[in-house]
Amino acid sequence: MAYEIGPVLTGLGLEAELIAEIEQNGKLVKVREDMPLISPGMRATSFPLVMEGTLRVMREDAEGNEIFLYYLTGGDACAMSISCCLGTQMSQFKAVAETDTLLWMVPMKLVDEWMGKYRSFRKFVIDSYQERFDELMQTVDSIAFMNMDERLMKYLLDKKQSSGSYVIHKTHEQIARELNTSRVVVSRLLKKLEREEKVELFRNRVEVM
DNA sequence: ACATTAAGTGATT
DNA sequence: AATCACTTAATGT
Repeated sequence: MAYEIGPVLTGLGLEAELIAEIEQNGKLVKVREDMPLISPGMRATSFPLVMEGTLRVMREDAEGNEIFLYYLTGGDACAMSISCCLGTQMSQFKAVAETDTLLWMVPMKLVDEWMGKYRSFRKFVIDSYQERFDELMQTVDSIAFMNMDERLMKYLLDKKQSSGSYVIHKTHEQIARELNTSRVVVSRLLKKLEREEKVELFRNRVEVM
């Protein structure tokens, strides 16, 4: 029957009354691994709260080139989606399920309402926005100031952190796409990281030491 | 056994 | 760091 959102939302500093409202007005959505949640040009109508699993958020151009921005995991909200709905903005992002994911979707209209009604919710949204913004700036820095080998390492560590596992199930080709570089470059740099004993390489799999 | 996909590498720009 | 060209290794049919 009803999915229990309590365990995930507890500890975020939201009052019980608000959690009850979220529980009452939202609905559970399952997104299968590799299925997109939103793409550039679409309009977000619901505010997504990640319950389980992780979402990969990236930027994508018209030719389908993409670049990884950050992950959203349990308890995270994509505050960026608010500007995309309450404003006139279309989505500037693409979000894809990195693993099978459970989301609690709340109508944007209520999000607007709750921001006025609950201090805790306003803080939650602003904090969440701040966190995404910080991660975004980190990514900007990595692209602007870091060499590809440092970016690769950052990518691997981000992935390790979000998944809670040092085993990364991706091909060099997939990693290259997310960093917007070529497979050959990724293979070479991974090989170098392996010689430095920072990773171990297998087919379809990279293990971070 | 053969085809396909993933990964490794030298050479060139 | 990107691209080409080629090799080797692993996996699917």
